[in-house]
Amino acid sequence: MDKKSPIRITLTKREESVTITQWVYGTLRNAIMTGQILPGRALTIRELAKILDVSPMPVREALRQLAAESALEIQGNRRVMVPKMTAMKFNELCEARINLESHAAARALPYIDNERLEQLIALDKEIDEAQDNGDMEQITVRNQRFHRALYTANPHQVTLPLIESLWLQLGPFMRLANSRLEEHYTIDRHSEALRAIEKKDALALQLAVAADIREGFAFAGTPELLHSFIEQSASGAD
Amino acid sequence: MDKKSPIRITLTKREESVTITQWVYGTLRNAIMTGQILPGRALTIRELAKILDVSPMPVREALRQLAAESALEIQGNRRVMVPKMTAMKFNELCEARINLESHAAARALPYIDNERLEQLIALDKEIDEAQDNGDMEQITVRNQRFHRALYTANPHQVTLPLIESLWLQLGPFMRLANSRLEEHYTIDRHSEALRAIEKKDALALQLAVAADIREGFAFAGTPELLHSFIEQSASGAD
DNA sequence: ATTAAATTATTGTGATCACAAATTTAAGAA
DNA sequence: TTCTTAAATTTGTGATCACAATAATTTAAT
Repeated sequence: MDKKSPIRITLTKREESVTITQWVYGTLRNAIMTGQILPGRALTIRELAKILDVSPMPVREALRQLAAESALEIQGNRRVMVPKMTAMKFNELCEARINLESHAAARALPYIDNERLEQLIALDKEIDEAQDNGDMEQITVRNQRFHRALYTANPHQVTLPLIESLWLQLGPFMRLANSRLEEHYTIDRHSEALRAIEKKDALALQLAVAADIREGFAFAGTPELLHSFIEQSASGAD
Repeated sequence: MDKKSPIRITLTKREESVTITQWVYGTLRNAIMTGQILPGRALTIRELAKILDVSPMPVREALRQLAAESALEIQGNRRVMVPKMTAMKFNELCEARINLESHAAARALPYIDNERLEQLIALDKEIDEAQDNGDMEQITVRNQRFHRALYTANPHQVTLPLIESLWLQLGPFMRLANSRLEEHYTIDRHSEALRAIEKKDALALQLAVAADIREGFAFAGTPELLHSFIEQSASGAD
């Protein structure tokens, strides 16, 4: 019957001084990141405009921006959708994350002063709290905040936009990953990273970051589990 | 007097089936890549629209897309410009390229079949020809074509958009780099890469790619030379 | 009942307009 | 001249409209 599954997007109040386009961009980005839009689901400008209660124009701009970040895919038909995931692509995205983020971490290390270190410690603490609460979305958000704070210590940093693009592409599936996170998080890689920072040990830091990322997706180690997850999130749309 | 330096952009005929927005995007992208737009120069939608002889709408969309790729920078004033370069940022971009591209090369290696290898050999030959001609822009284009062909051998490849973003950011300065290229290109790193591919030696391939990139910017090794280049291209605009 | 063709509806693209914010220019005062 | 202020211009944002292309639906024919 309803070929088009309904889309439910969390709406937040738009602050003044934020343009409508920016607000739409942030809203859609968050919706994608938290898996509110099914991969493969065709998105139309007018439909989203109605859902978000704005004119088509800001939606148009936001969609183009998200497509440029590989968060959305523009098909030949000019139709826009959340890209579908495959096991192989998932793997490539993870490996790209590991490569880029351990690079960014090592490049940031020389710039981490005491203030930044304390900030990182505080953020790590917040993650632990979220871990206790069991709020998956909160865990993801704070995890990203920790990584961002680490990489941006480097004032000449150029990789964060690239890293964020990878996060966006993995976003819809991170939620699934985190739902299995507790079982696998035996070792706290963040405190391992913090110790490496204190020692100014670049290699140890890289290893900690790499392990942190890899273990976040440890569940995906078994191909059949990964596959079932992807299938699950791909169903309902073509 | 003329605070706004005139912008001269190479215009190519728009093919049918290519939307105006796409054409504008490609035109501006090429202009940035070849350093036709000075870093720091403020760009306005209407001005570009007049230069390109299109309505403001496609320009608007193209600018937003380029900004999302870090090819352009949107300032707080909502003004758009080609980002300014610093020696440190230049260095970060190079290191990011080396890291990402050697990663992409290693990940592509298992997928390179004979057909692809022959394609790479042919592309390398074309580079040599361009090298003899001394046409800097042609060298850059064919160089990129070679690298792209290498990385896209991997059908699940996800890093090319990130790499292209780095190319775009370095674009305005690659031209300058290549102008000193002949003096430094003593070793042909491409044939070194090709040999590594034949041997299926991932590490050797990574080293060849890394050396290729690094030597392309070898001139930048001396900070004062790099600085003078950046200053040169930064002058004339604020 | 199935497929093919014709019709209708919907969509992205691009143009144009209105308006508030920002910038530039002009004018005035020290 | 040099700084401050006011007017005029330009700019990005967002809304609305027209239109060709695409998709969905209905109709007709086998």
